[in-house]
This record gives sequence, C-alpha cells and structure tokens, in this order.
Amino acid sequence: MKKNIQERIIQLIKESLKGFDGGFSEEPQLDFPQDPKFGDLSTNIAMRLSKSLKKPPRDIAIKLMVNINSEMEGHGLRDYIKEVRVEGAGFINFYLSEKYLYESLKDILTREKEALRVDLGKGKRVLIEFVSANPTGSLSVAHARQAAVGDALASILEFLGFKVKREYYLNDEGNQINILGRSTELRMKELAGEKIEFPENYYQGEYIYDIAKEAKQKGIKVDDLGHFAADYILGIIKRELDDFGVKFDSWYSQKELGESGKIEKAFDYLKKKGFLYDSDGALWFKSTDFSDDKDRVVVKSDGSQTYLAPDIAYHDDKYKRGFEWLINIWGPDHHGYINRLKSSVAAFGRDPDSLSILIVQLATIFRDGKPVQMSTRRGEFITLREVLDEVGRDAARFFFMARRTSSHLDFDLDIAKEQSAQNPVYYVQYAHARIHSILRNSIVKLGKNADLSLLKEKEELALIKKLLQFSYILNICLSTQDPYMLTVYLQELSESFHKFYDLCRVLSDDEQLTKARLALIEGVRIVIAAGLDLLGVSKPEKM
RNA sequence: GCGCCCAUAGCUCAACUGGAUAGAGCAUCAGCCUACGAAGCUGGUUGUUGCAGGUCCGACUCCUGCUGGGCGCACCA
Repeated sequence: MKKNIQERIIQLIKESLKGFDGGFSEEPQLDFPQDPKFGDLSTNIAMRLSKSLKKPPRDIAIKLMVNINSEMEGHGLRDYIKEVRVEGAGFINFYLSEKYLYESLKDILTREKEALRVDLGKGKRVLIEFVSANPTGSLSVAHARQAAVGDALASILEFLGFKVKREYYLNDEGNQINILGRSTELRMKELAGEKIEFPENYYQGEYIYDIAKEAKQKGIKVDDLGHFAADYILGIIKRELDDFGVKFDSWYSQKELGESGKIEKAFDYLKKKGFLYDSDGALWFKSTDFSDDKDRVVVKSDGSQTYLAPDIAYHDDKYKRGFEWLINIWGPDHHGYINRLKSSVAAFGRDPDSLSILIVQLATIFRDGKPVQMSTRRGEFITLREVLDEVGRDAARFFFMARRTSSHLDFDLDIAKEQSAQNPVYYVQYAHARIHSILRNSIVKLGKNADLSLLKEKEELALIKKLLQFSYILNICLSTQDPYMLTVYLQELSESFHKFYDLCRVLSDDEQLTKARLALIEGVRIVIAAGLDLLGVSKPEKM
C-alpha cells in the first residue's frame, strides 16, 4: 500500500525539524486549508513551537522552510511539491504540483477503490454494538439514527482496515418482558369479550392485539406469552432493519447469557478482586474505585439482578471473544450509565478507553411544521418504518448522518419526502447519475491511455484535489468516530463536480481532451460511489 | 442540589477538534439550456458567535463565573 502524500510530508517536516534544538515533542499537523489561497496542505507547527523555542513563529517557519526545501529531494517529493511558502502568522503552506495530481488521478483510475484505502486498522478487531432496542415494539426514530450511524461507522472502519463485527444485544428477559406478557394476556382476554382494565404502564400499541390473536391461534401458554411476544416483535424489528439496509453479524441474547453462567463467573472474579460487597441485603459493585461517583447495586435485596449485572458479564465476554476495541452506540438517556460500565471494564484490569461509548442525540420529527411528541408506552411515536415509507431509505440514512452525531437533529418529514434540492442526498446522487449519463452518451470510449496533463482548467485541478481528500476525511471520521464528515465531504465533492460540469464541456470535438475529461469524471464517480457505499446510500445511474 | 450536552445570520446547521477575512443550505431577488441530465450553475442581502472575565502568537473552539434550554441523577430497563 502506497503511503499517501500527507504522511510523506509529515515525515518530511519531522526530518526537517531535526536541526532545531530539542523542544518539539508534538506530531506535526497537516491540514487541508479551507481556502485554496493558503496552499493545498498546511502545517501550523511553527506556531506551536514558538513558545518552547522562544522565537517568533515566522522566524521558525522560515528556517524550517529552508530545511524542508533541502530535504525534499531525499524524500522524493521534489516533483510533487511545486512550492513551499510561509504565510500568515507563520503557517507553512505546501502547493502540490500538477504532476502529483495527474499521478494520483491515474492511481484512482487503475486501482479504483483500493487507491482510496489507507490501512489504519491493521486488522484490529472491533465490536460495534448498536440499536439493541428492547423487543417490546417497533424501532423508533432514535433507533433509526443509531442504526444509520452505527452501520456507516462500521463500514468506514472496515474500509480502513479494521476487522469489524456488528452486534445487537437482545434484552430478551427481565421486567419489560413480563409486562409485555401480561399486556398480551390482557388483550387476549379483551378479544375474548372480557371486560378488562388496561394499566397505564403496559404496552398500549395496536400491535399487541395482533400478537394476542396469533398467541391464541397457536395456543401459547400464559407463562410463555412474554417470550412469545418478544420473538414476534423481534421478527418485526429484523424486517425493519433489513429494509433499512442494516445487517448484524450477531444477535447476543441476554437470556442465554444468564443461562450460561458467565454472570456468576464474572462476579467470582470481581469478588476475588474485592470489587463486590454486601450491604443492606444487596450486592454492590465498587465502581467508585474507578470513575463512578457512586457504587452500584448488581443484585437487589430481593435476589434479582439489576441490568448492570448481565451488562458487566456481557462486556467481559466481548473482550474474551477477542475484540480489542468495543464501540457502543447509545441514546442520550443512557449517558449516566457510561461511568459505571467503564468502571466495570477497568475492574477487569482492562483499559476503559478501549470501550468507546457514542451517544447519538435524538432526532426531533417535524410534521406540518410541528414537533411530534414521543411516548413508547402509549404507542405514540414515529417509527423507523414510517420514516422509511415516507422518505425512503436513502434520504433517511443520509439525513440522520447529515449532522454531527452528538447534535440534535430536526427531521422534517415534509421536507425530506419532497425529494427536492432541499435534501442533500439528491444533490450527491444527481452528480453520480449525471456522470453515468455522460459516460453513456459518449462516443469516445473511456480508456486508460488518456493524457491527463490536458486537464489544466482551475475547476479541473480543484476537482482532482478534492478527490485526494477522501482518505483524509475517513481519517477524521475515525478520530471523531462519526460518519458525519463524510456526508459533508460528498456534498462538497458534488459541488466541485457540478461547477466543473458547468464550465468545462466533457464531450467535444477534441478527442484527446474528451478522453482526459472522461477519465476525470470517472475518477469522481469512483469516489462518490465509494462514499455512498460506506454510508449505505444507493448510487443510482439514472434518477 | 450534583453531573453531561447545547446556545453562531430570519430558519436549519458548519467552521476540519486552538488557526488565516466565522461559512453553507433554506428563504428571497436577478441572471444562465439550438452542446454531455436546469434535481444543475452564477451573482446580490444577512453576524456584538447568549453575557462577563481569563489563558494563548492566535479563541466560536480551552478555563472560571453567570443567564437560558435539553437530558440524566433507581435495589427500572
């Protein structure tokens, strides 16, 4: 795998720093400046060294630039960097040569997706657990967003060389299953003509009637109603996820975990280490020894377990299955739970930072300009299914990721289903379809022998540069653990393409130029397709 | 009372995790198809970044305090 230009320049900067007297412990940062007049790549290292070297940033930058210029040859970068300049307060800006741009485009055309891949994961095993909704009803919009984010993040990590598994933790026992069973039982009685009182905290949704009918038909015993209903609902959830394009590698049953004895084993270990103690007739986990502000009950005084008990064993088991990095994707109502779970990881002697917990903020659904209130128990909430039916998979997925994951999201159903330019997904898909259309219409064949150096227009060079940012963007997605940046990037890339399209005619009488431009748009197509694939959004050839 | 998140243009959000003149979309107005898809492109208007201090060469970003909003603080899951 070829080292990308960024890594090579960073290496060059490091090398060039060697002439300085100590004082640099920082890894040089190299960014793509937002404004092209600040070069193609830029580092702020001189400013950051200013303090420890006790010199003005510009003086350092100039000295460093001289070193860089003389080191460049040895790094084989002479042909690729057109110019290095010190600008502004002490930024060192790199201007890439056309030769480099053409070679990079050529690389994308020959190796396609592989040219975009950077192996950052090195085969590290990652478990992403997400959605994990209780099987008591259809998936909500909150789950939908978690599903979109988790699935895309998993795809991105896979692309970056991580070995990723997607897992769904199934809460198939406990109090909510009991209530589910009793809800079903009552509805069965009601259907049989009995007068019933239906408690407020029972599941109110219409679907309970369907389950009740089926349970009656199959003659399910009263004691089994809870699990029967849970299985039935799990079937619904699986179909919803399937239609949303989200596939899990494994479904981890809490019930089976309980029966496996793994919880007891985990407790034995913690007891031995002194992290469990009895008090008030209950068993407590000493999470305050770690990062929690309060110890937590794991076995209640009535002998039953709290939710934390299986969760401790579950996460222990994740590591025991060989995963080195755990990513949990949760809703905001669980953020108070982070410290106690991380504490349990630490109690087993593991690094709590190897467990990343991402809080996906809620999406507020707007219909007719008004927010729709949500209540699971009353059965009044917008489901993933409704969103899918109304706006479609592509718009839904893209929309959910079009904001930073940690930010609230306003999801206006009326706008999303309009399928107008207001929805950014069409802007990106349109660029993709437009490219296909041009390729279809062209008499000249797309070939490998195009002379790319004919691409000289400002828009053409800008477009190639934009293509080169793809792996940098994925890098940001990795460090922020958020696919959001990719949605932004695809919009920017599409914008660069549409601008190019408007100013540079692809198909013309000039056969050589036509070939070169076909090659360019093919490069754009490859990158947009790769990006949409990672997001789980389709890439239509016609719209 | 304690903890977490948020506050940026009329609205929805950015600002690449501390960088260069705080930018997009929507809305609105004016242009661009006898050439590859007008679901596109070009141009015009919009700011005391909630308030007050502090750190820094540099602050929307970090720290402290305040104001206003969301969420969480279970022997629930």
